[in-house]
Amino acid sequence: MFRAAFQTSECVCLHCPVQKLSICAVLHGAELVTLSNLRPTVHYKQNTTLVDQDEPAEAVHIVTEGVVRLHTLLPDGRRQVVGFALPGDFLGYILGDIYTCSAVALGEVTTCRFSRKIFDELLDKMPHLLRSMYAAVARELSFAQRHMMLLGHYSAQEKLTAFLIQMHDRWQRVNGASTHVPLPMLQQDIADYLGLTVETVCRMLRQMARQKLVAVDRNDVHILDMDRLAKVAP
Amino acid sequence: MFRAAFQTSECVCLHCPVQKLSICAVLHGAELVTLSNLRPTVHYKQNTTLVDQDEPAEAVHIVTEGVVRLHTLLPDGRRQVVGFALPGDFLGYILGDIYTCSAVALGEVTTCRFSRKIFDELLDKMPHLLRSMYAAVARELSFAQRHMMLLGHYSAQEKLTAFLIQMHDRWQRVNGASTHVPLPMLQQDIADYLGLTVETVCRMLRQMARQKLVAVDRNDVHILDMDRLAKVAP
DNA sequence: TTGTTCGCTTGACAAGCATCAATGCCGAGA
DNA sequence: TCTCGGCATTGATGCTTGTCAAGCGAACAA
Repeated sequence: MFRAAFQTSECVCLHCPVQKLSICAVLHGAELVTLSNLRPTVHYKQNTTLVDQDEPAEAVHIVTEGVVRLHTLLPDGRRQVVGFALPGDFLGYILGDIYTCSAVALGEVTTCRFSRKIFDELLDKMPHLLRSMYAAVARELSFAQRHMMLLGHYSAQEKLTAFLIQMHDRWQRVNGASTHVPLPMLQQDIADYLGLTVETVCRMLRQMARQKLVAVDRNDVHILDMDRLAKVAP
Repeated sequence: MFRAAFQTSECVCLHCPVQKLSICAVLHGAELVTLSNLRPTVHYKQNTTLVDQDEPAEAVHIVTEGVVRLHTLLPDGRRQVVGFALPGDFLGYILGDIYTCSAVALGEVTTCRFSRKIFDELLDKMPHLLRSMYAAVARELSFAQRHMMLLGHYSAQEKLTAFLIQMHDRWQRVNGASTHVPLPMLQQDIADYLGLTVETVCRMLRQMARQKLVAVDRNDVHILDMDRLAKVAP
């Protein structure tokens, strides 16, 4: 009984809620135990920084709970949110010496944190993990290219619609199907993600609410009519 | 004499102008011979298609000569140019079953073409090549994230300036330092890359020419004052 | 409770860039 | 040589979205 409980706390990976969603999906039992023994679990409070742009890149993360905002800053203060990491997502693909963007917890966040050195050794020991990482970063690139289309050519309304559908689909992978879409970020974050201003984000959301496409809560959106919504997005 | 000539034509990689610039930089002699024996060299005429969006992904390319435009199309005809591949650049990072964008030759183009199957086998045989591929796609992702900042937050003038400096730096890697920046793409391509219209691209280029920042030729730009130019871009 | 703060909301106005339309220019082909 | 077609250029106009300003409302602490 005690022993079982001990083993349970030993191998966190076997109880990890996102193991099957993350790059760890390709790892088998023994490898997961190896990972667990590194005791990688770390907690972050709301608005704390996981990684800091322009600082030496020392670690990678796999988000297991909560949502993380990724953004880059210009010297003049303009900010581009390059993405939101949901449970199962990986942080630190870019293996340069310096982080190219900052990561901030949008609420309570838990991650598995590995030092770059340790993670590099894992990649050497587990070639299929490297393959899995390659596949993941390539998917990320594909996603980035679709986001370029959004930023370069969508109208404000199309941007908001595409964003909501995207978040809906991503949460579906994590939580299962639901019309309920958590949006733990600020409207300012959404604006900087979509290349808009807060005011425009707000106006578009209200417009969509007036048209009964969605219902807007404090930090969630309920999708009321996915069919009509999908017709707005290209 | 004949034998030497024969060997020369045998191993194209040893005379490849971009071997040191591409993912092949990590390969040693014997591996280059293996690659050469696959006889991968392919030529494309101007405006021919290397890969077609939404078609089965059957091959990857390394550009050895010329420039390739990468773009995605929406059903309604809007087009986002997601990048330009210069000599040394890799096409086909995204290992899904379907190409997510099209690639078109902007002039005469030569590439090394490998079927996905063959390339996969190469990756298995050469783990350091997989590492190199990972590093390359991660760099590409970082580049894409900086482009998001441009698309989302730069003014038209900043977009054009950043584009010219970017192309200048990229050509420098290939051809060495020069104020001469080849632009083999149409202004429409530049517009779709930067999220602008042709008219705005044209106006901004002429404005920069009036300010003696650059001299605009048919298909090239000469940078006249890099210092002042760099001050315009964030 | 009351005050304060932070984020959201709304309106008036302005600006940057898109749109539309016309013209110019250059190269390819008859 | 001439013509045609594709691309670049320029101007006039208008719309979408940004900017600025003010008010609202919930959360939180005193």
